[in-house]
Amino acid sequence: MNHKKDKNTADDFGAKIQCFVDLCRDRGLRVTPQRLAIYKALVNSDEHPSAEMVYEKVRGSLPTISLDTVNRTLLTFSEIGAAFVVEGSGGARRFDAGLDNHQHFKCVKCNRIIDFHHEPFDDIELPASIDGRFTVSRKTVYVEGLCELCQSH
Amino acid sequence: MNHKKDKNTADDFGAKIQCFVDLCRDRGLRVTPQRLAIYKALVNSDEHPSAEMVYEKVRGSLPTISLDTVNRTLLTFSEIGAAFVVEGSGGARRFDAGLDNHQHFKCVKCNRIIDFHHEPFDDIELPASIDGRFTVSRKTVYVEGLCELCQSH
DNA sequence: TGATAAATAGGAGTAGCTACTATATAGGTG
DNA sequence: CACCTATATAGTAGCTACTCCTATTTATCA
Repeated sequence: MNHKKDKNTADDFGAKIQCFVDLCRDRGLRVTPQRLAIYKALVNSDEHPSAEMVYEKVRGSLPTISLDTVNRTLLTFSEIGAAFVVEGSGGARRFDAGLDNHQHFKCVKCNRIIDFHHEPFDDIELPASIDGRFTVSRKTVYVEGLCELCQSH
Repeated sequence: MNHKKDKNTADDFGAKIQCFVDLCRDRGLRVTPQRLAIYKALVNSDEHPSAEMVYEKVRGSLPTISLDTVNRTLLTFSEIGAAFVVEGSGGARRFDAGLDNHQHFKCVKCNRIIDFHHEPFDDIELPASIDGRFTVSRKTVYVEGLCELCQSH
C-alpha cells in the first residue's frame, strides 16, 4: 500500500529511472545530471518535498546546483508528467467564509477557486487506517483543471 | 446551490453579521470595526480571497488598515470557526513523484503530507456540472488534521 | 467615565519563489 | 569522434506573501 515505506529494490529503482529517461527523450528534454539527481531525490523521498527540501538533498551529490534549477526542474517534471504538484500547495493562503457545504474546483491557470456542491461528497467515509490514526478536522473532494474561461486558448 | 451567486438579501446578511458578532463575544473577542469590515468583505466575496484581496476591498471603508491586520484577523476567524483556510493553500509548493494511486493527508501543525490509499477514492465520479463545464486534470480526496505525532501535545 | 487588557498600524525581516543573463553542456551532425 | 547549437544551468537580483515587533489606540467592563 505505501509504495515508499521500504527502500525500493535496485531493480525497481533502475526501472523507474529508465522510465524517466525514456520520458525525457520522448519529450525532447535533455537528460542532465541535475535532472537525474533531482528525480532520484524526489522518488526516494516520502515527504512530498518542497523545492527547498529537494535542493538540500541534491546538494550532496551536486554541490554547486542552484535552488532555482531545482524549482524550475520540478515544474518541468510536472509538465511532462514525471511528477505533480500536491493539490493546492504553493501560492497565497486563501480564505472561505464556509457558510454552506461545498467543494472546491481550482483553475490551475488563473488560480480562481470555484465552489461547487455535490451532495454525495458532503460526508465522505474515510478508511479506518486514517480515522483511527489521525485527528481529522477536514475532508473534502478537491478538483483541479482549467476553468471555462481558460480552456478557450 | 451556489450560495453566493446572487446578492444576499439584507436580512440574510444582517443575520450572518449578527451570528458573527455573537460568535466573537462568545469567544471573548472584541468586535472591532476592522473585524466587521473584514468579515463582511469575506462573506460578500465569491472568489475565496487571499489576505491581499480582502485588504484591497477593506481599504475602501478603512483606508488606514494594514495588511498584517487583515492577515492576522483572517487567521483568527479560522481559529474561532468564522472562516477557514482553503485546503492546501499557503506555504511552499510540494511535489510528488506520483508513482501510485494515493490520496493525501496533511498535518496542519507540522505540515507533513502523508500518503494513504483507499481504493474507492481512486475513481471519484464528478457531477455533470463540473465534468461538462471544466477540463478536469486532477480530482482527489484531501484530508487535513493532526498526525499521530502532533496530537500527543 | 476611566482603567486596562486587547487590538491595531506601521515598519522591518524572512521564506519562497521568479525573472534575467552569462556560461556551460547534451546530443545530433558531418 | 570532434564540433556545433539549441537547450540547460548557476548566480544574482527582485518580488510576493507573509510574520514578527513595538508603540499607539480602543472596545469593553467596573
